[in-house]
Amino acid sequence: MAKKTRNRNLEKNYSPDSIEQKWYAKWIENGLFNAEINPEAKAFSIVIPPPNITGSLHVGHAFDHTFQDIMCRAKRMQGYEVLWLPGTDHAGIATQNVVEKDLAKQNISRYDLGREEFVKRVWEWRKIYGSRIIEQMKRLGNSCDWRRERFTLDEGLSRAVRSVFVRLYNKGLIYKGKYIVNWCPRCSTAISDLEVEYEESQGNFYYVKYPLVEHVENASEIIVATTRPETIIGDVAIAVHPRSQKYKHLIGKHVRVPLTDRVIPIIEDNMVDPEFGTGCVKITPAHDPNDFLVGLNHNLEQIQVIDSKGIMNENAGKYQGMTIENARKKSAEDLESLGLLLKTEVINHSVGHCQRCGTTVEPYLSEQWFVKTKPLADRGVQAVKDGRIKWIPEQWEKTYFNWMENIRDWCISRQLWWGHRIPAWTCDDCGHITVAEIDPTECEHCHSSNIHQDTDVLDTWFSSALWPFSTMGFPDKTPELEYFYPTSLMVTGFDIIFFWVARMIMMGLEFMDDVPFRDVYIHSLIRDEHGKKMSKTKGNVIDPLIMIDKYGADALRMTLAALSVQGRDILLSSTRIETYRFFMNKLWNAARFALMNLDDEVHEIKPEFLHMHDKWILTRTQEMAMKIPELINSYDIGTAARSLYDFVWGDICDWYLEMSKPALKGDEGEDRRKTTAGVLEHVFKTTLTLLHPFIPFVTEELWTAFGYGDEFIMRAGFVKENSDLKFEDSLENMRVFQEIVRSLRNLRAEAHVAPQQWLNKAVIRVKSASHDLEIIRDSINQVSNLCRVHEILLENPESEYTHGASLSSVSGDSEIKLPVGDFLDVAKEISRLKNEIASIEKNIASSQAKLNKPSFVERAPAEVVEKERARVSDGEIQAARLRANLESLSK
RNA sequence: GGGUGGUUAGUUCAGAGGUAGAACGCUUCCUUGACACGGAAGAGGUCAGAAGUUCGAUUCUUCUAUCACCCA
Repeated sequence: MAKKTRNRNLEKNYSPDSIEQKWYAKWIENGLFNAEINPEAKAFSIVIPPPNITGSLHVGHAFDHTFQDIMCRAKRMQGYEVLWLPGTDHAGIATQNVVEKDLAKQNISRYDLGREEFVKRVWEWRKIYGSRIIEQMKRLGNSCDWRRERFTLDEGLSRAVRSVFVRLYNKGLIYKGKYIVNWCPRCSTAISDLEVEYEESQGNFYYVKYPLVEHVENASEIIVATTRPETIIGDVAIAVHPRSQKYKHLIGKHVRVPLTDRVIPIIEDNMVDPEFGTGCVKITPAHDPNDFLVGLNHNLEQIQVIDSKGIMNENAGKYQGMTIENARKKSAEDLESLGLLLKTEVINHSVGHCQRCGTTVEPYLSEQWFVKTKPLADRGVQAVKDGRIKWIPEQWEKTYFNWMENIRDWCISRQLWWGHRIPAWTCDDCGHITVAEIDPTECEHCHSSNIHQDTDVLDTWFSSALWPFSTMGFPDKTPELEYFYPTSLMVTGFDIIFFWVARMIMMGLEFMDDVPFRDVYIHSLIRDEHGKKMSKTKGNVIDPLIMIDKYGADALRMTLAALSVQGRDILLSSTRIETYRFFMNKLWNAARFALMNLDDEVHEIKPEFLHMHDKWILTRTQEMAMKIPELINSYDIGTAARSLYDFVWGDICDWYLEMSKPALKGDEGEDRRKTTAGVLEHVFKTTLTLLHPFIPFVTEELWTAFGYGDEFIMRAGFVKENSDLKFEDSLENMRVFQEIVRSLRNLRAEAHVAPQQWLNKAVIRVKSASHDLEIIRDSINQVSNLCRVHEILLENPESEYTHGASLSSVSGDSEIKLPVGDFLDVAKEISRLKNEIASIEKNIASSQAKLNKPSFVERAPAEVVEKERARVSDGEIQAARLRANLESLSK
């Protein structure tokens, strides 16, 4: 007989703090999260979407990571060799901003330090603060292989970035050129289309008169509407739609640009929307992306009037030195005083802001590096169409296709110092650009040694895009890549689909010739309890670390898991987390109860000693053992978590534990005690393993308390299904039983009997032909136990009722009566019975109405028709009984 | 302008072609020998509106209203 050392002295309440820290340390110490190349096992791998080093763990990460951790732990328990690869990204702009802000406090700018020294300072900052988020992940319980932690700017990943850059360049997929890009004047760098956030805001629409130079009948000017009068001095043309009736006759004529002496042509271009504004537009190629294209098509001059800091430059004449806002105001005033401002209208238009700092983004003409994305995107689309990558939920496919099919070239250069410096050297003698993985010493074209490296760095997302394979040793062909690539799953929020997922797919296909991950799970975003986006300025942020301090990591994890549903916002509040903290305590106490009632022996479950409720809980446990891994494998974490919650609280605690008490106390003899102990142990052992991926800390602690501590619960794996422990009819039997207990308890409450008070007798009248009779007879002691009634009398409904004034109710085939003697409140009981009868009659009527329709009886499935018939007949019997009771009361 | 998702109890959300569920909140009762971080019993819903498919729609289809997000 197996023996276990049980801990029968658990604290009365569960307190997570010390337990969580203890177990996390032990897991690490024993290498539980270490992934090895293991040809014996199937691989399951996830690379973490790398959080940025300036961040601290917010609830969005917590959600994302909980999901991944559940998957990883569950897969380990199913025998997979699991790699969860962690790391961080260097967050070019954000990190540089943080360090610059720090320096600014000492009145130092990065230019004072120089590039080399500044970058050194950022590395120092990174050493001190950059792993903060890693430590926070550990508190959440993340089962990452920390030995493999990577950073986008570490040596290996930098090598990968260089290799990729060179290969793309040589293939003609990276090019350099002077284009309009999104420019953040505050960060003083270009940013990509994705890093611009548009927001509706109110602005002025200025209607400006451009005087015609040539003499035209009935016209001395052309009216142009613009939101940006400060760029007028950079105008090089007026464009009208070729088929515009209004302006056709003016094409080829010229106007004088207000505020200047310049004369510019009126041109035709299809880009112009004849319905918008006045039907013609001014063309400022250096300060508007659309105008830029028009300018290229018509070979127009590009006059820059705003500099990289958002200040009007030397081409801006009298406005030089002004900010954009001031120049806008001043030029509008000047137009007005010159009589060239026809009117001003207030309009709503969307204005782009820098994702990092919120500054209004300027279209800015400058020399930048771009990735030609179209060929890469085509393969990415194909991979999803082929089913090589699966999106969950599927709907996100559409979003992905839509973006990929309309993709624009990606501006990858940033005018920063913190990041991967672009591996391109320009020759001062011949002007040739040398792009190389290893720093060159001479121009590859003319062999001059007068070369200088490009000062720009690469977009951080350029390195993130390589993450699924750069972290495993690319560009080398490593055993890791061989075994773990493609990864199994990418888990992230929909806000990051384009930044990460799409670009990882493109790069993976290009450089590994295979997809970076098989499945992409897109989850919802977490919002506050009112559905508002969490933000520090609003003060509605739920800090996961504070939640962990307050409620424990398991409670937070279980909350996030249970709330996880596909394709919806998730509203989170701390009271919700509290609910799951209560669940931890419930589980703890249930286990505590079990332990107090178990001896050190592991008892065999002997079928001949099983009662109905034992069979029921064993069957339910088997159902869970089947269902939970299936749900996890199909990523339905929410249903899995909620099912476990209901199972533990509803089935185990509310029913089974209560029903097991008499046997455990020895009231039913030694065989019953032992078998019940065996059942209890089996139920807990199974349930703890099923719960473990969700709430690893408390389950490990309880696992040990039950005496299984010589093996970690995760290594033990899920308890295997056992069909010997399934008793199909126990589910229906239990349901009938529960109904009867509820009915009787309801009568107690109606009679205002205090819950703890024992009653002498109750009567259940059920005809001998009913199967219900058997169920009740077998479990009659349990009815007595759960309803606190000393004696339950079973009677034939035909027999005379001799127990005096009673409350009555019906449940299934049974009539339940609670004798109350003189305490009966007749009027109240009459009204209660009338209500119950009315509700039964209503149900009968609705079923009868269905049955009266021939089409229903003919076309509905036979079992459905049968069900309705049963409802009518059962209902009629029940109503009849209640009416009889009502009559006897009314006498 | 294009697209996507939502609209179910007071609140936040699950759910399913065959008489609607949970949590929190609410009402009544109870410190009962695992748990008051608890237990028992309750109240509370024309499942946004309209039309269609169907024997049957809250569930599927279409339209409308409305809210949210994404793209331009």
